[in-house]
Amino acid sequence: MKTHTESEENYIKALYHLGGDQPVSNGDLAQRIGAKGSSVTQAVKRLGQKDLVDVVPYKGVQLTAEGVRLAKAILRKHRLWETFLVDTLGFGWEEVHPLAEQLEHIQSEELVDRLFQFLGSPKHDPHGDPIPERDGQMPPVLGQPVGTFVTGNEIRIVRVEDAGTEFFDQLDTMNINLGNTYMVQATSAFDASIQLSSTVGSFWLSKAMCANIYAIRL
Amino acid sequence: MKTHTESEENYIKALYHLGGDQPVSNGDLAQRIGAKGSSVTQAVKRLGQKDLVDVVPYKGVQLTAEGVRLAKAILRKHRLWETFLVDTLGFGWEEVHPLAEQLEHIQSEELVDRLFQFLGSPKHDPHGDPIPERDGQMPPVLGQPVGTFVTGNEIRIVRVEDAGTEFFDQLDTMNINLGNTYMVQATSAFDASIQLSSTVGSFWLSKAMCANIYAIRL
DNA sequence: AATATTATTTAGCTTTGCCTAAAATAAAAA
DNA sequence: TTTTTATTTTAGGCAAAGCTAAATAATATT
Repeated sequence: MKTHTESEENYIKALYHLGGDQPVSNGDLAQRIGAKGSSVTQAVKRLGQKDLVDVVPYKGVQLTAEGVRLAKAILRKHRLWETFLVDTLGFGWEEVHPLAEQLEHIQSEELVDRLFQFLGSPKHDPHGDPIPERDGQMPPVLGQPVGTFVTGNEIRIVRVEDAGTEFFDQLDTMNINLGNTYMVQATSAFDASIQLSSTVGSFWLSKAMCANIYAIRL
Repeated sequence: MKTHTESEENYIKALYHLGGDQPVSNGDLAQRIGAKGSSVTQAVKRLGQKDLVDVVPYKGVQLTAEGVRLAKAILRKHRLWETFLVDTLGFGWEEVHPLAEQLEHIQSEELVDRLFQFLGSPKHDPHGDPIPERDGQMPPVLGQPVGTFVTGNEIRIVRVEDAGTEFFDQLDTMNINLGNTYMVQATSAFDASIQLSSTVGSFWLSKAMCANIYAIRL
């Protein structure tokens, strides 16, 4: 069980986010990490020496099997900590991301296992994102964008994209939460917004909101 | 609220452990940190520039008021996390120290406050050590070494020193836990060991064990 | 196909934080 | 008080991670 620096883990995570096990360009990686291209070139060289990635100069970087394994382990920790912060400590879902970014680097298999058990072996985090299993298996990615449903569909919100503070604030003020159910009342041919109704009342959701909220049909 | 590196925080912690707000020698600090003297010289120079310590070359290093404040904040986090690991996740008290050393560096006032509340505002950690308050106040340090009691005293174990794995193993095999009460049956003039008895039976505690176990008289 | 633009890499510099070996200082012993 | 010993500091190196500026490769445009 080799140990890695926080920076290394951040690169692995970014690589997984951007391409899974597919190649990723230097530029995209640089943007995601928030560093200059030259720094990225060096960083991936180091990762290459540890066999976490395959590098083809001027072409792209790609996670190895071991790299993907590590990425999933980090993602598992991230999402378990988010679950802990929201479910156990009562944080709002909009505030937990930066905290989980710190906690995901804590090294201890045992801690992860115990946390997982304490939380009741969750399959999805508070945003509805799947939590990788211990062995790397991924639970299903839930739902489809609300924009894809049509008038008359009854739907339940099961997942939201991590699209930044303003998005979460909007969800809060509109009182939209995971588990809520709605009826699709109408869809606008003009601006692709959608009208939803519940027992409480009805409201319109903009195209941008629809794209970041996922639901299943009941 | 300035942010510090993990290394810096470790020096602050070591300084506080070794001397509180009193001067500490380069050598002692080096030993505690596990680095060479030359590395320590540099490190404290950096800390001095941040006004966390006062350095007198060839003489010693001393925490400033701000340094002490930071040390206590870290100690608070360390002991709250230990409490969480033992009370909430069910770890044994012998295994939590290295984990808490990682967790104590997580930066978030809010997280500490919520953790504190979730744990029921504890005053002492699982080893019986006082958890600094938010404002830096210290709850009382509990008990005195078992070796200081005399025949006939009824005592309750309230604290144990963090004296390494073997010590904790010994506590486990002897079934000694915080909260246990005993009667001092006899004290040996030969090897300074002590005989304790409970409802279950009686046993002898070596001088070394006595020195690391603290109790109060009932 | 030649040139211009964009992306990537190299080269060289900075800081943190550790190291070893040598020089300087303080403390202890003679 | 001088000498010896122990401690501390300087000097110079190394690796991780970032940066800027210059060089090179890949793509796009004329």
